[in-house]
Amino acid sequence: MFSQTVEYALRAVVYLAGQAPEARTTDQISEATQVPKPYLSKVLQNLGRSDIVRSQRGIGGGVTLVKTPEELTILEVVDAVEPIERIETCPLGLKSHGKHLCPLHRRMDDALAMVQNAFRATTLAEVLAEPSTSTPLCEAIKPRSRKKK
Amino acid sequence: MFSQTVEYALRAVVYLAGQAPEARTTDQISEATQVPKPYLSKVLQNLGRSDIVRSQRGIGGGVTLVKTPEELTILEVVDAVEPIERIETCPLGLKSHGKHLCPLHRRMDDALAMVQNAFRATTLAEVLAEPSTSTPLCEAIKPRSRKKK
DNA sequence: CCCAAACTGGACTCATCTGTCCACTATGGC
DNA sequence: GCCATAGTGGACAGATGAGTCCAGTTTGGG
Repeated sequence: MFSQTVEYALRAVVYLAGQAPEARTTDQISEATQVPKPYLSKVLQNLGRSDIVRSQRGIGGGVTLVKTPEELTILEVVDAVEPIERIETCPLGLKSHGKHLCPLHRRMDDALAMVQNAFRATTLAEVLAEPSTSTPLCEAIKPRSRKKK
Repeated sequence: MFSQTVEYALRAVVYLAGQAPEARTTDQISEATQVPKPYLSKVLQNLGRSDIVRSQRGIGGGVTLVKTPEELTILEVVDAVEPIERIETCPLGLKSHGKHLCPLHRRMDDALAMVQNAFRATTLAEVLAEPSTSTPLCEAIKPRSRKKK
C-alpha cells in the first residue's frame, strides 16, 4: 500500500538520520539502502524540493538532513514524496451534504487518519533509538564510523 | 492511498448490500455508484473470481452478493481486488534477522495492520446501518424500491 | 427457434510509476 | 585554471493501473 518511492525515501532519510549531522553522497546512501542509484537521486531531489534534505555539489559534497532526527517525523518525509490524501469530500461528486462523508468513506478516511497520526507521532530519532535486535534498515547502518568505498 | 479499483469495488459492494438479496445489473450498479461501466464489469469479474459476488447471465440476470451484508467485511472486499500486503520480511533482502523487522519497517507494518484490523472489524451491514445524515454512497442508494431504467 | 438482455474475455489505449542514461553545472583541491 | 567529484535536469524505456471496445456466450421469453 505504500509506494516504492515512499519506501525508498524513508530508507534514505533513516540512513541519513543515523549519520547526522554528517553529509553522505548518493553513492553511499544507495549502497546502504539498496536503492538503485539513478532513481535514488530523483527521490533525493524531491526531498530537497520539500526541504527535508539539503544537498551540496562538488568534492566533499553530499546530502544532509535539514532538521535533526529529533525534529523530523516520518509523516513529513512521506508527505514530501507522496502526500497521504485524506478523503475530504464525497468522491461521488454529489455535494448534497456539506462536509459529511457517507459511512463508507468515513471509515476509509478514518483508516487514512490513523496512518497519518501514527506517522506524525514518530520521529526519526525514535526509529533509530528503538531497542531492537535489528538496527533500522536491517543492519545497513553500521556503528557510525563506516567511511569506506 | 487506496487505489481507484478498491474504491470502485467498495462502492459496488455497498450498493449491492443495500439492495440485497436482490440482483442488480452492471448498468444499475454503474449508474448508482458513478463507476464507468466497462471498468466496473472488470472489477465485478474480479469480485466474482474471489467469490464475493455471483453473477447470472441473460435476461433477468445481474450480480448479487454471495454472503449477507452481516457476514461480509470491508477487508474481504479489499483483499479480493487488491490485497493489503503486510511487510513480512525485511525489504532489503538481508535475512540476518529472522522475522524481526527493523524499527522502520516495524512501524510501517504496524500502520498496515491498523488499517487491516479496522477493515476486518467492519461489516457491510454496519456501514449501511450507520446513523448518519448521509446514506452510504452519498445518496446513490435510494429507499429500496427504486427499479427504474 | 430466434432474439434481446446480460455477463465474459481478450485486445487495445493512455497515463503514471519505476527506473535508466547522459549531458550539464557547481565545487573544492592542486 | 584544470580536473575529478558530486548533484541537477531532461529524455527515454518498461511495467502496471485505469479505462474502453467489441466479439462471443449464456439465458429467458415469445
